[in-house]
Amino acid sequence: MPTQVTPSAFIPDTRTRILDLAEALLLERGFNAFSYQHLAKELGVKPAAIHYHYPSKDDLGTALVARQLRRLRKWRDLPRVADLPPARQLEALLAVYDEHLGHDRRVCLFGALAADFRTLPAPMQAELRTFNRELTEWLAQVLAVGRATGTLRFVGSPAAKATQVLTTLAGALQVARVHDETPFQVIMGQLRLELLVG
Amino acid sequence: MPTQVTPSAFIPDTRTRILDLAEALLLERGFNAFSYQHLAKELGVKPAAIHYHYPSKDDLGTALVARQLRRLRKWRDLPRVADLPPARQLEALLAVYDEHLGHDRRVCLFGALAADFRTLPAPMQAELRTFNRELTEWLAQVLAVGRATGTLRFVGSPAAKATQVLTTLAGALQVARVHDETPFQVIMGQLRLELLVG
DNA sequence: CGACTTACTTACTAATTAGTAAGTAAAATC
DNA sequence: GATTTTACTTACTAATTAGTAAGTAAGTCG
Repeated sequence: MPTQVTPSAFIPDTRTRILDLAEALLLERGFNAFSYQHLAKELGVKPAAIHYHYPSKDDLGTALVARQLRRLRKWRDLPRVADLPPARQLEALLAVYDEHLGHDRRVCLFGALAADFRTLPAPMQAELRTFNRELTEWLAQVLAVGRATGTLRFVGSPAAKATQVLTTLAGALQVARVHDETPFQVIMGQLRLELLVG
Repeated sequence: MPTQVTPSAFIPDTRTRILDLAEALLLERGFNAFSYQHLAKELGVKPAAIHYHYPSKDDLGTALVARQLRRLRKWRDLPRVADLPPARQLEALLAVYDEHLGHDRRVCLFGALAADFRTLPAPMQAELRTFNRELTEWLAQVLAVGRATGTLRFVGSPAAKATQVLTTLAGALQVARVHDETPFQVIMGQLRLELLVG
């Protein structure tokens, strides 16, 4: 078993560096906007090294979405998130999208892949569906509790509102990409205005 | 000047057929998911014929967005749209997105291009920005009049609400692509529930 | 009729793509 | 210390890409 000693200046292994770079390029430029050659050049390795870790681009893409799904589950179950009151949980979610914006206006994973969805390998499609479903279920629960406890307000079912809000958030990052940060901030303000009580 | 006689079985000229096919492929599979070879094969011409009409893919893409902008302006100014009361104008807008859904779940132009925006040629970016800006301005006006006349309701500014609603609609078509028509219908229901009075 | 224009095709190039097969140096394991 | 495994590199292929240049047949026009 190889021992992962964490050095003070932590440099992840190549496998992770590939995934990190691919993710950055995916969220900044789109899935078809990078090749194994791009990744290799930027990482200072040969393209075949990428194929060694991720035999095909399908494998790489699937690993990318799978990791994001793991992150979602981890984040959602974090005490500092799970133990928050609903309104704060919603704020925590909005903060994640704010981070994306701050990170060179990256879109979210969903927004990056939705348009090209039909060209994606089946396992990647499946992972993305699961990701979106679990996130929506989580938000629906947050909204339900928030309305029951009087800290959040909305009409309609929590599930419907959750679907709508997440769709809006994904779209908001796309609009920021096309214009500037203004419409994103406008949409965030509108969501807060509508959802938060008082 | 060549006379365009409209035959009973109207077949557009090659120039238009290229644009139509490119648009269909763009909205169904994404901008990078088709090549001049694909277009040529499906149209029964050689790739160079496409280059004759649209020298580069950038030209083709720009023509695509430019046409959509012309369509928006035409639609918006149509008597059967411009003369409607605000609530009906909103319904007319929603009907357009419904049509997209019915058309093999095509995303809207904005949703198709937003993720890859940074990889698009500058003229295409500019046209898309104008497209989105004009559509948002139109909807903001509709919402403003609708609220003033008591047929539409929302909190916040008409401009902010228009940005939010259009972003949600673009996103709704993407979600339909990833899952099925259900979340789209859910979101549409939610929007109607929130915006329409009575 | 003759010149010109339109709408192509044929034939090509140079670059890039994903992916493979074989070799290798170092590290881990027995 | 020998063997195996890990993490690559070198060298390659076959396919696809956007794009170009030159030729051509049919129609338009003065």
